[in-house]
Amino acid sequence: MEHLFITPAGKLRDRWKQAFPRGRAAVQVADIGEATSGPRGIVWLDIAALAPAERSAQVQAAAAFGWPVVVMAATPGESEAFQLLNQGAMGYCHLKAAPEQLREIALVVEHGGFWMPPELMQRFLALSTRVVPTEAPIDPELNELTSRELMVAEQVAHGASNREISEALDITERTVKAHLSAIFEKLGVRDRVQLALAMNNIPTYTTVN
Amino acid sequence: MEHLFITPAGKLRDRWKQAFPRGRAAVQVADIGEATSGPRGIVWLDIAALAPAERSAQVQAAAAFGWPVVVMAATPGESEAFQLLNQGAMGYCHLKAAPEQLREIALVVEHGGFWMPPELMQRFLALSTRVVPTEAPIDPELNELTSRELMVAEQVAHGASNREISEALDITERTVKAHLSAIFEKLGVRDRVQLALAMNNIPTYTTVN
DNA sequence: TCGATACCTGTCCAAAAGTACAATGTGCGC
DNA sequence: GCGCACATTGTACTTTTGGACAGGTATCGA
Repeated sequence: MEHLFITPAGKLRDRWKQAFPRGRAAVQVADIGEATSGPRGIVWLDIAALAPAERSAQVQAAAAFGWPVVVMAATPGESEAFQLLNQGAMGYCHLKAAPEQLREIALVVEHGGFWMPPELMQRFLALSTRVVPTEAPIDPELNELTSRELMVAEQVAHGASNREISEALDITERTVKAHLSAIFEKLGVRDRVQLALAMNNIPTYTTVN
Repeated sequence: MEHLFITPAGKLRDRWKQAFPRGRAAVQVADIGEATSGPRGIVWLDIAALAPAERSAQVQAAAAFGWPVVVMAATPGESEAFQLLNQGAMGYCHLKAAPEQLREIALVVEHGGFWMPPELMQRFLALSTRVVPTEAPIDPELNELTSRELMVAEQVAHGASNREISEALDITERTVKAHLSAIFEKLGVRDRVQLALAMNNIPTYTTVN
C-alpha cells in the first residue's frame, strides 16, 4: 500500500511520516504523473492552501489517478465536504488528524469504505433521508404506488432496463411491464424516461397528460 | 473482534462461518442480551425476512447494543438503505456478499468507516449535494458533443421523444436517431434513459463512469 | 364467504427506439 | 484544392417498450 501526500506545506510531512514512514510527497496533483499500474495506494490531498474554486478541480484530478482520495481540510465544513466527496473523494478529514487516526482512515478507505468525522457522518445521514424517496416521499403521488411498484420505479430511476429490473426483483419481464403501466397511470407520466426524471424530481416538458 | 449474526435463515450461516469462523449467531435482536463490556464487535443484521415496517425498529434495537451494525438485504434498494443507515447502521450490503467482501466490510466498519455498495455510495453523494448549495459541476464530457448533438441531448434530458425532438429541431426522426447514437457513444451511456439522467447529473447503476 | 386489492403471468400486437450500412451536401483549415 | 468533421437523410433490420385482453394466486377485511 503506497501513500502519496500532496501538499505545498512541508511542515505537515513530519506527522505523515509518523503514520506512514514510507509515504511519498508531492506539491501538486500534476506532479504525481501517470498512474503506476503496480500496487494500489491512497492519495492524501491537502486542500487548505488551495483557492476554494480550485479545490473541486484538484480533487477530480487526484481521483483520476485511480487511487482512493482522502481530502484533508484545515476547517472541515459541511457543504465543502459533500461537494468534494461528490467529486470522487472517499475520505474527508482534518489536516491535523493524529497519525493513529490517519492509519484508521487508511484501513477504511483501502477496503472500499468511506470515512468522515462522526459529526459529519451523522449530518450526512440525516440529510440523505430528505432527498431520497422514503416512507414519507417528497412527491405525494409516490404514496399511490404499491411497495412493489415503488421498487420498479426506483430501478427505472437509475436507468435500468426491463430485463434488468426483472432480474433484480426476480420476476418476469411481463410483470415488470404490468407494474410500469400501473406506475405511468398513477404518476401521470407517459414513458420510462419521464418516470426516471420524475423520480429524481426533475420536471419534464410534457408531463401534463 | 466478535461477530454476531442475526438471522432466522440457517442456510446463510455457512457463508459467514467462512468469513468469520468464530462468529456467533442469533435469531432475533432480542436474543443478543446485554452488551458485553468486553471486546468490541460487529452486529450483522439480516433483514430479508422482516416485514418492511419492522426493519427500521430492528436496526435501531441492534444499534442500541453498542456495536456497529451492518444491515444485510436481499434486494438492496436505495430508499431502504438510506432509511436504515439513518437508524444507526454503519454498513449496508447484499445478503449474499462473498466472504472476502464481508471481511473487507468488517475492516471498514471496525475502524469507524462506513460501507455500502459503490453504486449506492455514488448515488448517495450525488443526492447529498442537492441539499447543500454548490455550483453545479458541468460534466466535462459534454464538451465532446457537437452543438447539434447537444441540442438533441438537452431535449432528451427533458423527456422528449424522438418525434418531438425532430419537430423541435425541424429535422427527420432518422437524423435524431443518428445524433443519439453518436451521443450514446461519446457519453458512454446505452439508452435515452441513462442519457436523461446523465444530463441531470444523476448517476446510474449501470454506467461505469 | 365474498369482494377488493395486490401480485404475478401469458399471448398477441403495435409503436418506439436503436443499429448497420450507405450516401449527399456544407463549411473550414491547411 | 483536398481532407475532414459535421449535419442530414435513406433503407432495412433487431430489440425494446408499452398496451390490450385474459387470466391465475394470495391476502385481508367486511
